[in-house]
Amino acid sequence: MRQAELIRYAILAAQRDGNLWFARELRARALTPSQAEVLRVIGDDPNGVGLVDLGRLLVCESGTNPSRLVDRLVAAGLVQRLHSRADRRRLVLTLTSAGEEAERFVRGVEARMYAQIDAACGGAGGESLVSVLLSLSAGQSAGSALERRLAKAPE
Amino acid sequence: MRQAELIRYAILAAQRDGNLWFARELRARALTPSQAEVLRVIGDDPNGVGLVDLGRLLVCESGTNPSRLVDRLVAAGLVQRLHSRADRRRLVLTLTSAGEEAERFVRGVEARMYAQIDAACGGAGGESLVSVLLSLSAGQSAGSALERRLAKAPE
DNA sequence: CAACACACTATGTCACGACACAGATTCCGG
DNA sequence: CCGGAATCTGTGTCGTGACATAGTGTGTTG
Repeated sequence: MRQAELIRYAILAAQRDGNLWFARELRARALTPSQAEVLRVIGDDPNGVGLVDLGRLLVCESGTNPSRLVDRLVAAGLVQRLHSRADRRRLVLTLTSAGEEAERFVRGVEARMYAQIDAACGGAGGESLVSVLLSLSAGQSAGSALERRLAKAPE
Repeated sequence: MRQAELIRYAILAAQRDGNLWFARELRARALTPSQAEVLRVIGDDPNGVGLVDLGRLLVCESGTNPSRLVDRLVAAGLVQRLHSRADRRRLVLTLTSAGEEAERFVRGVEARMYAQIDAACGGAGGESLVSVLLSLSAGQSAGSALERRLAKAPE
């Protein structure tokens, strides 16, 4: 198998197995990985975000807008959907107190995941790994979402 | 953003944008990335494979068995589903001639994708990238599927 | 102010992808 | 040989994830 093919499948395998682990950890609170990302993005912005803003910041979703993803979080009582007074087309999404509690749970699961990633990196090699991976998605849908996330939360 | 988190999202973004590109290229033949992987795995084994065998070799699917994935390829006339004479529980999946033609198309698209990956790697860094990524999925569902693929097609 | 381009959200459709379970067939211990 | 365990395929269900389109609200230009 040529190296590029191995890289392709290794990325796919790492993403899929990581997602499986994350999903199993989140199941205790009946959350999914995508829902967890939404909670984190909404929780990171104290002013609340609209659906298009949210879609532009989600790496897990390159489609138009995440209406239905948010629907389930609203139904679960974790997210509040308010119509903006200034622009009645816009929604403003904020976390409820149950949503803030769920976000803290997500942060805890993520911390365990990041410890595993640190261990796999073995201290070194992380920088070149990141630079190659970022160049693979640079300027594209998910890559741009990640760039916007980095611009909002630097360092 | 800490490095482990960046690695996590960079993997997700690379996988998603790569999959999007692949899906758009395959749309000309009404194929999806998962279907393309099935065609390649079946085509690589001249003896045909069963559903469980196929599932164990697919990186894109860690579930039980890919019945419905194969269903669509059979409906499209690309895969032939024969009941094994020796074990009537088992199926033997082989490509039809249209399936072989589709597999050649998939190979062509993959070749263009791998050229892009080679360019992004810039000649170096590929080996450490692969070793970190593989360690992230080692022994798990998708990682094991990839290991089995490598065992079948060495070098 | 009227018409029209534009922005934002919602929804219909299709194909995964994970989980659980059902039904058929083979294998194996006694 | 026989009955249960193991294996294999099929299916029901739910939540994405991508694409297309509809419908409502805004604002801009004449």
